[in-house]
Amino acid sequence: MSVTIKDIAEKANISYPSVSRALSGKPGVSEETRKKILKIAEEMNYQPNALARSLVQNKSSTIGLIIPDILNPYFPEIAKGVEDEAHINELSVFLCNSDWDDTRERKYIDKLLAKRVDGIIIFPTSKRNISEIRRKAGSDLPIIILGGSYAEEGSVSIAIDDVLGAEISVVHLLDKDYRNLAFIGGKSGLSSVDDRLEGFVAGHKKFGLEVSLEMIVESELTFNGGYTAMNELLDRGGQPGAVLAENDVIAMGVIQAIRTRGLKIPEDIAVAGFDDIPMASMTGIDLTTVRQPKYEMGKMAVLELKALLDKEIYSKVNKRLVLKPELIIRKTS
Amino acid sequence: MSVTIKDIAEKANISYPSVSRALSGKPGVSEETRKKILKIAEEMNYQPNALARSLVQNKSSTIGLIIPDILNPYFPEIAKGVEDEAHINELSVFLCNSDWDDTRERKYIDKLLAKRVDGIIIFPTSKRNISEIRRKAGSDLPIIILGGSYAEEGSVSIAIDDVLGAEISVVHLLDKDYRNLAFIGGKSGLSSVDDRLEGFVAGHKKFGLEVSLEMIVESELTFNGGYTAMNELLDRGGQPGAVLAENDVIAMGVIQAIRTRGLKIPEDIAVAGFDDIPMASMTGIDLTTVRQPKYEMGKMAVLELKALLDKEIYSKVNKRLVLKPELIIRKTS
DNA sequence: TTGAAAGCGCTAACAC
DNA sequence: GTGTTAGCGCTTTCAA
Repeated sequence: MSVTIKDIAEKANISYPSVSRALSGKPGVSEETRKKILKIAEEMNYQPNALARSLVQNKSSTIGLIIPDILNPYFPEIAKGVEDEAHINELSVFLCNSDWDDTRERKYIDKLLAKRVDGIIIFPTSKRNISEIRRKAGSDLPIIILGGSYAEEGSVSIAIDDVLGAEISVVHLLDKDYRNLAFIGGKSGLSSVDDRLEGFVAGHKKFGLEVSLEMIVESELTFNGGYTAMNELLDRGGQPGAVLAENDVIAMGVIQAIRTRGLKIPEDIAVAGFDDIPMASMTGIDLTTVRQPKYEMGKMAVLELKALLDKEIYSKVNKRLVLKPELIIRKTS
Repeated sequence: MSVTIKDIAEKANISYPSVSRALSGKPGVSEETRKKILKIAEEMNYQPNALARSLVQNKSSTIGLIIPDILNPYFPEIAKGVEDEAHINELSVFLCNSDWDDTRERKYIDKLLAKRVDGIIIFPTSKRNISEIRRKAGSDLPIIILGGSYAEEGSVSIAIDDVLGAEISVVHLLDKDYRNLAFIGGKSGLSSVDDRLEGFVAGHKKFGLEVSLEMIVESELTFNGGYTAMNELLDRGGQPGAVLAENDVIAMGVIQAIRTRGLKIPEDIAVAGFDDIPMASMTGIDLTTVRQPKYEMGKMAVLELKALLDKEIYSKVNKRLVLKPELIIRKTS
């Protein structure tokens, strides 16, 4: 059993509320007794019990981070931003990996709510679960939504302009005279997929071009997803002039599929991605992509969360932070 | 304020301990009342308070995961293993990113202890902090140490045989007639660095070769670290025949440095890494490397933790799980 | 400055 | 099967 403030109080011949005051730096104890108590606590190897403290204070100094795929380098970057900023603000973070699974995501939400987190930062798997959280959480929990245009009453959302991002990418490709572009992305229903597809179409429109439906391919949002989708596309005989992938990891799979067939990038097929994950800039890859300020987004998320917590406005807010995407042109286009 | 079991009890005209029994599936309530209570709980949008429960049960169903660098793809893979297995076992995980910083690591340990985690899984920044945790944690906290040969009383360690891994890699390079090998790794004091260096020397010995000290270069354990270290080595004029990098991320930096100078891999310089992160197998990279079962290691860590928890042996244990490394030969050697 | 008392939301032991 | 009581470790009134 671990040491409690009562144990310390006994040893110091003082009441335990005084020990509490001394340890948490509150006024109401003389400097003398405070020092004495601090010393005894140290000697006894006292570890405060944050659970008990949270229970009475009704705040846990803990936040939940729900991301869909920690293996996609995009998310660790966000996670690091979250973690760094949380650490600065003395918050602990629960890591939840939803695996793009709706049900699992909901389970995590329940868990986090039970653990009485002070707020939730979520990169949602679908639009549906968002209102679900808001409902379950009641009105007193800050929710920060990452990476998508989710306008939900009672939350702050942070994302780049996905439509614009895809559009400038497509315009760049068409400018360079690539034609017959393909879009390889995830299932409809995910905000980023829908928005980027919208930008894909918008970019074409600027050139007076139509998008053909066969050139829009659904895939898992992973390396293998991109690899498989690209192979299917090529098997079908429809060789595109360029491919816009919904994210960089998919783009990597696309590149792998193209190269495995002995085709050259960008001579035979150009490729562009989304996110600008670290490996995109590697020699040997050199992927053209739309950069997102991932680390900063993670930091912002915690900062916004803190702001809500301080102001205690929680659910009355409905703020959308839209960041500017930046096209990074490299050798694959 | 949120709904409590007392609120439910009131509404159901029953005592609140009965509500507790009903909700946690314990015997002592009739099926009838249980159903009734479950229904009311649902209606009132009841969220159990895990903090209160943890306080009385003296267990939090929460574990801490301390890793040094979530941006290195090696660690997300481990984290995913941990997270998946934790999720299966109804455990939540606190993510802590130590950034290879001793002090920060110690802060996290204190935080986790305060939050009364049921156990800690740590990839330590140095050998020193290990005994520190054991001391602070007292005798009743399971500690699982990842990625290094840390024999510490009262813990389970899980790692591949780093010495052997480096040795088979060096033997492979020497077999292929590469000579004048360089080792680029982190600071001494980190178990994996020391052990891999030992294997580096051992491999040479098998060929009756000596290692020259100028060929052992210290670097940050990152892409930039590898990039900088390799450039320094080349600037010095000492062009190695091959480079063994302490990990794949460093190897990527090394590759970048070599290619930026217009040198060819493996014709001019061969490169081998450690870990087998996903991008190592990308066309355009094709890195020869020593594979670690990262995901499995993460899962094992939780499983071992659970086992300690169930047996309540905690600190009396001293178990070392040494896994077999596997050399994956690709085009960089 | 200090102590006494209450209570955060829950579980567990015991009595009925 | 159900209610009563106590208590987990802490903070926070309120008196002294």
